[in-house]
Order: sequence, then C-alpha cells, then structure tokens
Amino acid sequence: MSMAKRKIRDAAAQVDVSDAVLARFLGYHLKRAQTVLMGDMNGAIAPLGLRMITFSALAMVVANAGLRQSQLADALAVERPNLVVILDDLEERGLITRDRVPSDRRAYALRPTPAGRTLFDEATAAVAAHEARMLAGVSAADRAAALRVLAAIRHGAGGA
Amino acid sequence: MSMAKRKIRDAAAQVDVSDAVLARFLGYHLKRAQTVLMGDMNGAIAPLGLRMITFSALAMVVANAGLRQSQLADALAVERPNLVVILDDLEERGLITRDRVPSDRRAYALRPTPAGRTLFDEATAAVAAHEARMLAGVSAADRAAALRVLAAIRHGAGGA
DNA sequence: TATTGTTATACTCTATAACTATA
DNA sequence: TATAGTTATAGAGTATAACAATA
Repeated sequence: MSMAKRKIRDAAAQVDVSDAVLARFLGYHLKRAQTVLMGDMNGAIAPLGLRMITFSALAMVVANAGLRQSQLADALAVERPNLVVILDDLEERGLITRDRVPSDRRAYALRPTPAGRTLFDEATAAVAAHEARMLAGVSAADRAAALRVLAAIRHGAGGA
Repeated sequence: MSMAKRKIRDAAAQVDVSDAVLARFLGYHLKRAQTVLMGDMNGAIAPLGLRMITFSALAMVVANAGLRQSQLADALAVERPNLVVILDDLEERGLITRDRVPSDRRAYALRPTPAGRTLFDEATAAVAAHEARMLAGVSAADRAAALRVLAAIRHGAGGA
C-alpha cells in the first residue's frame, strides 16, 4: 500500500503528456507547421534584410509592375494602413518606387527598381532552397495534395 | 498613337494582379489557410467563451489530468509566462483547478472540473463539426497527405 | 459623396528578464 | 545553485477610425 501511494505521488509529480486529443484536428498541425515554417523562412531571408511579408510585397510588385497599393493590400490580405510601413521600408532601401498615377492622382503605381529585381531573385532562390530542404522527405504527390487541402480551407471558409 | 497612349495610361491606372510568383511556395498557402482556419475556428467556439488557445489548453488538461504548467507550456509550444493568463482564465471560470503538488510545492497539478469536462465535450463537437465542414470537399487521402506534409514541416525545421 | 494613401491608435500574440518560493 | 510559477514589459502582427488630397 505504501507502494501504491508512492505511485500516486509520482504520477502527480510527473505525467506523460499526450496531445492525441488535439492531434485529431488538422488546425492544430496547421498552426504548428505554420509557426515553424514562417520562423524558418524569416531566418532564411533575414540576411537579405527581408521578412516574409516584405518579400511577398516585393514579389508582387516585381510580378505586377504598376499595381496600386490598395490592389497589393487586397492581394496580400493585408490592411492598407499596415502595408504603408512595409512599402516605406522597401522604398527607403531603393527596392521599389511609388509613382503618382497621372490618371488618378490619389493613387501610387508601385514598380520594382533594378536593385529590387536583383534582391527579389536572390530572395526567391533562398526561399525556394529552404522550402525544398524542409520538404525533402515529402513526395510530389503529397505536396500536391497538401496544396489542394490548403486551397480548400482558404476558399471554403465562407461556407461556414 | 493616342490609342497606344490610352492603353498605357489605363494599364497604369489598373493592373490585373496575379499571385503566381508567390503561389509556387507552400508557405504562402500555409499562412493564408492558417489565418482563415484559425479565424473561423475561433468564431465557432467563441459562443462557448473559448479561443483556440484556451480550448487547446483545456483539451490537454482533460486528456492529461495532473500535468504541470511547465509540461503544458512545452506541449503547446507556448512560453510559460503566456500560459499563466490562459490558465487564469480557465481557473476563474471554474473549468480547471490548480492543485499544489505535495512532493514539489513549487509546482501546480492541473485538473479539469466537471464543468471543464462538459465544456470540453461541447467545444470538441463544435470544432470537429466546423473542421468537417471546411474539409467537406476534400478526400480522406488528401487529408492524410496534408497531415504528413505538415508533420514533416513541423519536425524537419531543425535540419535547416 | 466616395476613394487613395496616410496617421494614430489599440488589441492580440509572442518573447525575455527578473522576481518568489521552493528544491 | 537550479527550477516552477509569476510579474512586468517589449516587440511583432493585425485591426479600426479619422484625416488630407483627389475623384
């Protein structure tokens, strides 16, 4: 009986922790994976002076030269006020320009500078390499399936 | 020529925005899907007075009665200071108890109350129903594949 | 009136240092 | 000396209201 008591006290002192309850939910894995991937990616492009959000903004400007800030905010799902400081950073570093649109002088057309294009190329290579490394053990079929699932989540939320 | 000029001005005024550059990266889809899913799930359990993080903590306490705060913090990947306020909330609402561990009076053993178990059951049903709805159009094989990919990301980051 | 970009602000989330009481 | 929980605080990330310039 003192043996049984001992066991109870040990159990109280230290418990084997299982996350099996939460592991049933994809949302749990999604959040954890997102946190890890985001942190890792930020570390990969930090030497270039970029974070994921600034890289994303730069990438969109490179691929869609001339777009407006409001369009970019919509495309990145970022609020307009929060985009301002991101673009301030890119502009101050000479990676993009903000040009007044002649036909609508309220708006700015965003365009990459040559330096912006160069940095974008470097950052893209870094991000691609890092993502390839993190998904090294994953089959192409699984990656494609994961993309389908993520797209369903992203677009299917409205039906909730 | 005025026609060409017109075209250029229109192009400057409005550009078709494509995210094809970013869409190559799984991390982009991961972040967007995570934001949508998290917001949706929070909305689903808000009527129960829970957020995803408080639900996760409650679920872990229900499934691992007697565990310590530091163990829970590790399991949820939450910093110890940030867990305190989460547990304060659950304790004040009578969903869990913090009991001194006799063999180590520095530590607290966390246990669910009957009310906590009941709310956990309700919240679990709500979360499961919502996740099922969001993944309604996704095959079981794709879900399994997505889980494998997310697990690889979560555990493979150290190799970066 | 409505819209673009901006400023100010607030709220959440996350991260770190330092304290207390125990060990 | 080290550890469990706590406090205070600071930094990201995200959200809304309101303003000036322009439509």
